[in-house]
Amino acid sequence: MFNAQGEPHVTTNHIADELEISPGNLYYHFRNKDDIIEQLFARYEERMDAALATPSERLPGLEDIWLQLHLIFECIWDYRFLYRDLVEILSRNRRIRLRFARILKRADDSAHAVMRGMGQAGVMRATADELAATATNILVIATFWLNYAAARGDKDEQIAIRRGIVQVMMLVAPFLRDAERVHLNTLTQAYLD
Amino acid sequence: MFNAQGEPHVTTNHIADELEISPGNLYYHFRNKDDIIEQLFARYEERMDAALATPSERLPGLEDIWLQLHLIFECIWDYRFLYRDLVEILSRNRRIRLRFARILKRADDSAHAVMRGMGQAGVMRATADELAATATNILVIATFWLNYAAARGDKDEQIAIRRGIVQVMMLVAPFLRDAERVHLNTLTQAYLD
DNA sequence: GTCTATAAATGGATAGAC
DNA sequence: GTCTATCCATTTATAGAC
Repeated sequence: MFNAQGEPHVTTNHIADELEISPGNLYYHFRNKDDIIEQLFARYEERMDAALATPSERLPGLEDIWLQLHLIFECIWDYRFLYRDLVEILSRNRRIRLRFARILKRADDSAHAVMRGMGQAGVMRATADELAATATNILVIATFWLNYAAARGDKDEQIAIRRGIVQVMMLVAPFLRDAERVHLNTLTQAYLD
Repeated sequence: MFNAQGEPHVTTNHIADELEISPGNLYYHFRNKDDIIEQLFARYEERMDAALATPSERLPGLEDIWLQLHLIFECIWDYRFLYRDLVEILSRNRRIRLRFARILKRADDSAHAVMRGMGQAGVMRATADELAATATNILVIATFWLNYAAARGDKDEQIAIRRGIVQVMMLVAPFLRDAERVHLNTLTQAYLD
């Protein structure tokens, strides 16, 4: 319901209705609306933590990154209500704020690790500054891509997700070795059709 | 007030209080709360349209872009309430939604024009695909940078703006000729101290 | 655990006098 | 134009019976 209508438009009464229980009963199971959000957030957190885990021992190839981005974007999609009203939700709840900041930190580390791995594999070349800036840009694009799609008025949201993944890949592309940049281009073309 | 507290937390009564007029009087001047937002949006729109205008006849240098980004980020900062709850505000008001989509389109055109200019000046080199992707990424970063800073828990928001500008510049950097990339690096270092 | 009933507060908006 | 008064709808949350 949060995803479909936006968290601000879903009241506790709506939730109780949907569950076919009384509002009173709902408040027996949850302290308040924020508690509901917090428990949903816990599931989101677990899922995103899993998606951010370094996927394998060996050095990452383009396909590994592609897969990981998929997991991340699917997670964002499934909890898009968090992202839609992110600042508002975080401003209301200190605990969620801290936990989301931790996720961002972890995502930043993960992006760094993946790109470092590509550097070691000789596939990517970037200075430390470029690496840091790119990691940050990856986070911002991933975090707010759905909002951007909504603001632009995009209808088909499944295509929007694909575009988001491509968009993140394009952040890394300039630092790739020629062979891999061509490879990425092939992947991208096939993916957007 | 919208900027300070977030649009959802500012009631029409608060606004009337702040203006030291009665709620009834407020509703004499504005049809409803959305009408207030819409009139603020009109000012924002005018300002952003000005900031997005191509700044000069001659081919753009790095400093020109820097200045234009400043104007854009200052505008975003002054109307940050729009960006904080962007999806929510756009979902409530069809007119604002269309007008904001137009601004995004204009911004995209502007980013394209500037980068094409740099290509003509021989300062930048990118394929059409790279150019399009970079333009999009510039929009997303600029649009949601303040939200990202808030989500990360950044306190000093003036520094956050500077970081945003640098972050956008870093999107373009990989496509710059060596001399200009060094130049950009110098500008960036000086700017963040 | 689940319900009904309702408190308590808020917020958008209007009526009608001045 | 400005005010007071107030309506109306909504929303969160609780009390207390079953």
